[in-house]
Amino acid sequence: MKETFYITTPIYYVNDVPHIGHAYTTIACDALARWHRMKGQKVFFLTGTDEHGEKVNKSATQQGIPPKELADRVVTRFQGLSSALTISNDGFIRTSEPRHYASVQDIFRKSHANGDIYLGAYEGWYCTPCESYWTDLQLVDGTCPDCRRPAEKRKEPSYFFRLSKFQKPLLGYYERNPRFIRPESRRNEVIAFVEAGLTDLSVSRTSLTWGIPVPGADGHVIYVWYDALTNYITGLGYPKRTEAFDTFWPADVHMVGKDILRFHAIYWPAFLMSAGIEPPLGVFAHGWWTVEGQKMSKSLGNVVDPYEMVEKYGADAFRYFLLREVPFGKDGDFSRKALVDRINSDLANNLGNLLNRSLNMLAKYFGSVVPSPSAPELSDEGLLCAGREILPAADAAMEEVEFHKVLAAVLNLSDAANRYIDTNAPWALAKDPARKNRLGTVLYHALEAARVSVLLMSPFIPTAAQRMWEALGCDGRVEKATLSEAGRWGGLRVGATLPRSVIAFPRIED
RNA sequence: GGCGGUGUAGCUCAGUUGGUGAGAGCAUGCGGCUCAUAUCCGCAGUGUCCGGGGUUCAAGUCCCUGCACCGCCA
Repeated sequence: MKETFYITTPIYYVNDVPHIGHAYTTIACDALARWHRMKGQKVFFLTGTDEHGEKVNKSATQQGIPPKELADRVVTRFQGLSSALTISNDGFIRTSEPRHYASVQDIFRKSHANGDIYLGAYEGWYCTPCESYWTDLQLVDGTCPDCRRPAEKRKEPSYFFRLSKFQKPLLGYYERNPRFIRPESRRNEVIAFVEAGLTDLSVSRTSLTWGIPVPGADGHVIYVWYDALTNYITGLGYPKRTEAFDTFWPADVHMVGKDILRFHAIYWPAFLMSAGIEPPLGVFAHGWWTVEGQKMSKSLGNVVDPYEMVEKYGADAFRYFLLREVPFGKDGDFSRKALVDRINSDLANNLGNLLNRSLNMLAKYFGSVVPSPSAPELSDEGLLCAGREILPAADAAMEEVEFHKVLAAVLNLSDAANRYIDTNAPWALAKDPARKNRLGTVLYHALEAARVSVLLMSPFIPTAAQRMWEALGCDGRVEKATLSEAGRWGGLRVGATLPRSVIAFPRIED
């Protein structure tokens, strides 16, 4: 097993308002980061914000403040996501930070020195009021797609990155690293795109003011992707040769929405190759959410606010739903009904109730003290077998970033435990004093199934998992547990006194 | 227009290299238990496995074709 794991979210544009898409990417990264920590790996999990560009500049101008001041003000709505969604990021990068300027300018100089950056001219359709360029395709009847005013053809000097030169190196990299782009279908799309040929990329503008200056070229400011993508190495201390950089680079996974896969899978490795830095090991593109069957949009007013979801349903339930409902990588639909159904059937009725009914019986029949199990009987075998097989299965699914499979597997175990209880009917055993040992064994295994389930679920539902972990008499933070050790059957402490009832997930009534 | 993908129970989907009656979860109906958050367990389903043709002793699973939807590119 690799000893380290570096995972990133994209940096979010500060001018945007956080929505379910931001939450989704971040939560997925968090679950992965937590899982890998529990495997005993050293993990670095980075998120942050993209703060440059004309939109921010314009908003700031309208409010009569410098762009940096505006950024300082609005960055909090993204930083606040971490605590609201119980995100365990190790770093938060803002592209307006001095360390990032140093990083971008350094990588730019290296590429320039290697002959991969040259001065040319950028030509496009310019909308003066919006201060932005559009391509032929973006124009709507010759007008700006934003404000619908006529755009004019305009030309300005610009530095270009020699992307065309990297067609072969990139294809070679994809070939040698079949898991670089996932899921597989996306990989094929990117390869097809690169095979069709690459054109050089404009990486600076003179019409930009709010951004990182091109070193040694007055008036030129670094444009969008060259600035934004570089955050992934800045976050580790680049251009300094920090311990963090040496330890964690190249990144294991850049998690992205499918809309920005191309930039991460093509531009970014090319920039790095040019500067003599290793490309990342993986880029994973996930799908998008519709809301109640419709595309999410401001005009429809159906934008899902993560803060509101957390307030209504709690971070755990929201996290669980997003990662359980849809195979990761595919699009999904977010609806209140689906969310409530998931919470009630999986979390409340299945896992939550398993714990609660077991605790109740433990209180009733053993004064809440965990009994020592006797040798397993035939009717224990199924559950014990499921318990032994779940960790390797879950870990394999996690390696493939198949959250829904991991969660389905855990719910399966919990489900098996509920059946196990019914089959062995502790309430019947309790009527016969001679069967006290057997009764204790059954309750022990039922609780143990809950413990293992909670352990494996903890990267997804950290807060509730901790509550349940403690209710099961386990010491310390569940997130500090090691999967391989704590995941072994029999970890439930004999003699521990447990609470008589714990409602970890209240049912949501309509 | 080019390339790729998908189409299986009401819904969301799983179906390994073609071979005993076609599955899971949720929703529905009926029955049971009582430890439990009116929770849990059992049973029952219905399915032209998108249409058509073909290969084969045998196809949801392979080949051809048509239709529908989706993705990437142009």
